[in-house]
Amino acid sequence: MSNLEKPEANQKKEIKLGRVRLTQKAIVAAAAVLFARAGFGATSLDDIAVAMGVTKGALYYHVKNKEEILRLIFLTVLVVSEEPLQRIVESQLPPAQKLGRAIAHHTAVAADRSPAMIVFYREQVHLTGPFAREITLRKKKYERYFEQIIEEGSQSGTFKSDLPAKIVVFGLLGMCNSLSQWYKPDGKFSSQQVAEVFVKMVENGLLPCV
Amino acid sequence: MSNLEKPEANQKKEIKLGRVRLTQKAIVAAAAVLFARAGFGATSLDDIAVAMGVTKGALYYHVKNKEEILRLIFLTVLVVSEEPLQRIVESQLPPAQKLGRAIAHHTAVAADRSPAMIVFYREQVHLTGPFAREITLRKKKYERYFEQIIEEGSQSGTFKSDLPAKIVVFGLLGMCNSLSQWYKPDGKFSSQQVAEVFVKMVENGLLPCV
DNA sequence: TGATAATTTGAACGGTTAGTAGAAAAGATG
DNA sequence: CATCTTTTCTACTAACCGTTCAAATTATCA
Repeated sequence: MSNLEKPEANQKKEIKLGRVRLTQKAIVAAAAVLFARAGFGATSLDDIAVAMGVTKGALYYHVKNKEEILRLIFLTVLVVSEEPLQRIVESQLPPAQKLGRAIAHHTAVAADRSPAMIVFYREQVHLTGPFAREITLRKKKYERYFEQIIEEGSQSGTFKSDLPAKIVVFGLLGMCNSLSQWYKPDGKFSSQQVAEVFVKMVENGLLPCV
Repeated sequence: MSNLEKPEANQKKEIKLGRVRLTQKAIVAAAAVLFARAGFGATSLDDIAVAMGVTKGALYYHVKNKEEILRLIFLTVLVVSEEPLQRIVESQLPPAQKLGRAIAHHTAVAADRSPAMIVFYREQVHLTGPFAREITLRKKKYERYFEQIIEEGSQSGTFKSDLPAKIVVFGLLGMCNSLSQWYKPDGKFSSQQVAEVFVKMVENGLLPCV
């Protein structure tokens, strides 16, 4: 009797991706979109298969299991994030410039890879085993890079030194990460423009210098 | 054969909550902790029941279904967030003070209610029907309050007027929200101290005024 | 105490899912 | 064409999950 009221109709939009060649990369990309939209737990392998115009079994030829797909999403994010940041930190630029570029870099990643990025910052709980620990470590290392920039600037007098680097960095990253939640590539602002706003906010603040 | 390797052992720590009286409120509180830890989809009603020292069926006497628990978590967050912010916006304080208090308020909520807050910012995809839309609306309204403060300050010359209010607000909220991810109440800083850092960052920036 | 109401249990159900196996199909090679 | 490799499909399973419900237990208070 109570089963007659349909459970809010299946929200899942059919987003067939026009039968791209089935590769690990394509699976990971498609899965990222679906995971971002509905969450890792609520997305079945069937959902992914249907979205790609194949069947579940086909996926298993290219991928070990569901969690591996998630692992690969995390890896793609790290691959595009880590190395450029490291180069910025190790460059000979003055600290203020380093910070500006680091923010621009991170903002760009958050904007351009938003499905993967949303998954990256929301679904880490579904990773298990050593890989989960590895991700935590690499995340920490990534934060450390930002801290280094802040500390270097504080010591050289470029930045104010009364603000704890750790908190500043958390604030900064939180600011940039929020992009993946609201940024639309076809909107009013490019990711560079957003980054510029953030940089200005962080460098000079909202109050005019008096 | 391959089933012999245990699947990474069940990570779920047993966190019996010492048999508190079973009420809707208690269920919501316990669920928030579990949802924050493992995600809505990966947390079963059994998990919640076991954590509270009762059986699954007992929960259904106090709660209509799993999604209602999630709805209640969202409501508790809104209840403690909305009204104080509205009071700040409608007060007669100068814009800079309004902003400071708004940041302090939001930071405090993110710090004090971190399980619920993590759920609030991560599990919205699992809400369906009219309630999902209501939450989206109320979230937007909450952001509008911040925007109003920024705009008021820009017009009166208190804040720089060359930064788009929307982006500034997203940045601000992203900054504060990140707290729920890393803040530990027993750590080095109180939530007020963190808020102070954020306020200084946002008001004057990291570069010394020259 | 005993009647009544409130609360909890435990089992069962219908449905879904990750993962497996094997046959079929398609494609390459020579 | 014949053989081998790669890719996909169908069908199945064992487990789990949200939900329901009648029965059992516990609390309330006349």
